[in-house]
Order: sequence, then structure tokens, then C-alpha cells
Amino acid sequence: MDTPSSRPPTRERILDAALNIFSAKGFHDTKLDEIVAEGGISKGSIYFHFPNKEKLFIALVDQFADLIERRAKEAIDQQAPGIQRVQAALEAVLETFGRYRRPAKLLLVQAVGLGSVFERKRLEVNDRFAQLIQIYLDEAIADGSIAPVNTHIVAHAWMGAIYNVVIQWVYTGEPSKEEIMDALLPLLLKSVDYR
Amino acid sequence: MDTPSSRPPTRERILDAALNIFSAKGFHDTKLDEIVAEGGISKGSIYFHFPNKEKLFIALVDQFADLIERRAKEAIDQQAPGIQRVQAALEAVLETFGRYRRPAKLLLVQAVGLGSVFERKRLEVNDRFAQLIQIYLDEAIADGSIAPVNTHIVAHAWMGAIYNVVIQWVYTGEPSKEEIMDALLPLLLKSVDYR
DNA sequence: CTTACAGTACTGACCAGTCAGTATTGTAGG
DNA sequence: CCTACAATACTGACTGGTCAGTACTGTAAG
Repeated sequence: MDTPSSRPPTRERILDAALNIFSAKGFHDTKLDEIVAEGGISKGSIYFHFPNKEKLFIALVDQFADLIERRAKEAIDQQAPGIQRVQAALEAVLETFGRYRRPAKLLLVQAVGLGSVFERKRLEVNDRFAQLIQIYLDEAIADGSIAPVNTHIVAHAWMGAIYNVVIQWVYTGEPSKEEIMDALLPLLLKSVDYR
Repeated sequence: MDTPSSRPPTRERILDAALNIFSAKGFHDTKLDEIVAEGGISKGSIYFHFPNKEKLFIALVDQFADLIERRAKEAIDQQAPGIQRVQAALEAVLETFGRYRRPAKLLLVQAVGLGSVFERKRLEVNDRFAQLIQIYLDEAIADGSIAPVNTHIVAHAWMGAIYNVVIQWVYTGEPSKEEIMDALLPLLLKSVDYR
């Protein structure tokens, strides 16, 4: 099915080039012609594979959000119910953000503050993650691993904490992934009285 | 200096109108002509008071960042050194975000994901706040209020937590300010082992 | 008249999106 | 294993709407 040649298929080359430019310059400051130059493709073929600039951007956001969610769920499934599931998911998410710096920046920075079209997408992704956290926090409360808390607020606070530390890391490379794991994980767990 | 008439001076009417539109639609989706219509002012006078659209936007960001910082510092000064200073500052910040929904959205959402010009401003504001938190966390550790932690990471994690919960509130009006105070403050303090 | 602003009509750079055309691959019939 | 045609994949010069910024005019106060 695939092209037997050495060059990856055009659609992927587009996504690749778009990720590079979008994550560096943001949505509005990225010209399609720059993506064209970066990927060695033509403007027409972008419009062959994607209906418009916006959908191309959103395809990248979705792709990475899906990856993060998949990794988190895999990690969760390998654990028995309780706080250890939350811990495993956190580790998986941090690990994935750590491994993919550019898409992380795209999702956490460049997808914010665009118009109302993107606003909905952002809220959707945000809620997806928050609900995931909330489910397993509730589970941990139910089985007595941690004391009752307002899991809705905790979920959003945790996401914000993770996002902001990761964003800092994306920009400065500091602190290292290990430091983040060592400091952030206990911080979050202590915040719900688990130690 | 001020216009003696009942109408506020033009510069403020510009800032006011700009805040309304920018916070609702974001930087790129806001047309100067919309600000002109909203504020009953003229395009020429915008360019008399501000060099360009970008500087007008940044003036709003700075104005609100300054307000937040001032409130936090006032709150801190009324407390003796120790964790109570951190607590007072958190209360002041949440209170201020709570009171000013539109500027909060501007600072936390609309100022993100714009090009590299704004990126620097965002990092600057971010660091200003994070350093403020960090100073008083270090102080609290020094006087034994809380156990030693990586205050750099904690500061950024806290800011992210606050941001994200406030953003959620800005969009949905939920959870209420009281719920946020009741849930978020203890959460943050527990995360550094203070109760 | 001059200063200090306010108001408005206009311009032109910019860039997302189009489209007419070309290249490549698939496939059916002789 | 050609040839004929079709479908799909891709190209890049061009266009048209948009909107930040400008040039110009208006006016009130001293």
C-alpha cells in the first residue's frame, strides 16, 4: 500500500513540516509558504490533504492529545485500582511530554489564545484529561487511598501544575526531566494527603 | 491635567474598549475598527496614544500584571515572615483574579500562543510571579514553617495550578470563587507539607 | 497663529486559498 | 506487455479580501 520509495508519504511530510514551524512560531505567525519550504512540498498538496490551515493545525493537536491519552490509559491499565493508578498515569504523561518537546509546546502554548474556533478544541482536550484524572482520583477516594477532596478542582489544578512546569522545561530545558519527576510527583500526591 | 468634563479621558476609553474586545476575541481576531466602535473613539486617536496594536495589547497585559503584583506585595507586607506570607499572597491573587474576570482572561489566555514578540512578555510576567512565590517559599523554609523542597519547581507548579483553575472559572463561571479558595488554598499548602 | 489633540478616508502589503494544468499510478482489453 | 483511458496525487502562479497603519482634515483652547 505504502510508497515503496525511500521518501515518506506526502501527508506525513506535511504534518512533520507543519509541526516544526507551528511549534516554533505559533499559528498566526506561520505562513503556509514556510511549511511548503520546510517540507519540500507544494502549497496545492497541503490543500489536497487538508481543507485549510486551521484543520491542519488541529490535526496536529489531536494527534498529540491522542498519544498522551493512550499512554496514560496504558499505564493505568497495568495497575490495580487505587492511588497507584494516578501515580502511574502521571509518570506516563510526564514521560511522554518529556520525550516530545515540539508537540508539547504546540499543545500547551501554541494552541492557546487563538480564536473561538480553537477555544472549543482546547477546552475539549483539557476536559478530556481533567476527567481522566478525576475518575481515578474518585476511585482512589472510594477505596480509601486518599481523603475526600473536591476532585474537579484538584484535577484542573494538577493539570495546570503539570502544564506550567512542562512549559518551563520546553522553553529553558530546565529543570531536567528527572528533577521534574522527583519534585512534581510527590508534590501532587502530597497535595491530596497521600505519602 | 485630566479632562474636567464627565467623560473619562480618551486614553482610558481606548484601554477600556480594547480590554473588552481583546479579552473576548483575542489579539488576532480583534480589529482596530471594532475597538473604535466599542469605545466611541477614533482610529487616529488610538495611534496618537499608542504606537501600534501590539503595544496597546501589551499595555493592557502590563497594567493587569502590575495590579496583581501590587496586591500580592501589599498582602505580604502585612504579615510577619513565614508561611503566612505565602498564604496571604495566594489569597490576594485569587481575590484579584476573581474580581477582574476580563483582564484575567486577557493575561492567562489571550496573551498566550501569539508570536515571539509576545512570548518574551509572557515569560517575563511569568518569571516575575514565580520569583515572587519562590522568595517567600524560601523564607518559609528558612524559618522552619515548611520542609525543604525544590522551590523553583513548586513556584511554577503553583502558578500553573492557579492559572488553570482560574481559566476554568473565567470560561464557565464554575467553580465559584469561594469553592476555589476553599479547595485550592489548602491543596497548595498541603503540597508543601503545611497544614 | 500655534499647539494639541480628534476624526476619517484611503492605501497597499500580505497571505490564505484557488485552479488550471502536469505527473504518477492503476487497470482493463487486445 | 503494450495501449488507452481514468483516477488520484501533486504543482505553483495568481487573486481578492482584509486590515494595520497613514495622510490628511477638523477644531477648540490659549
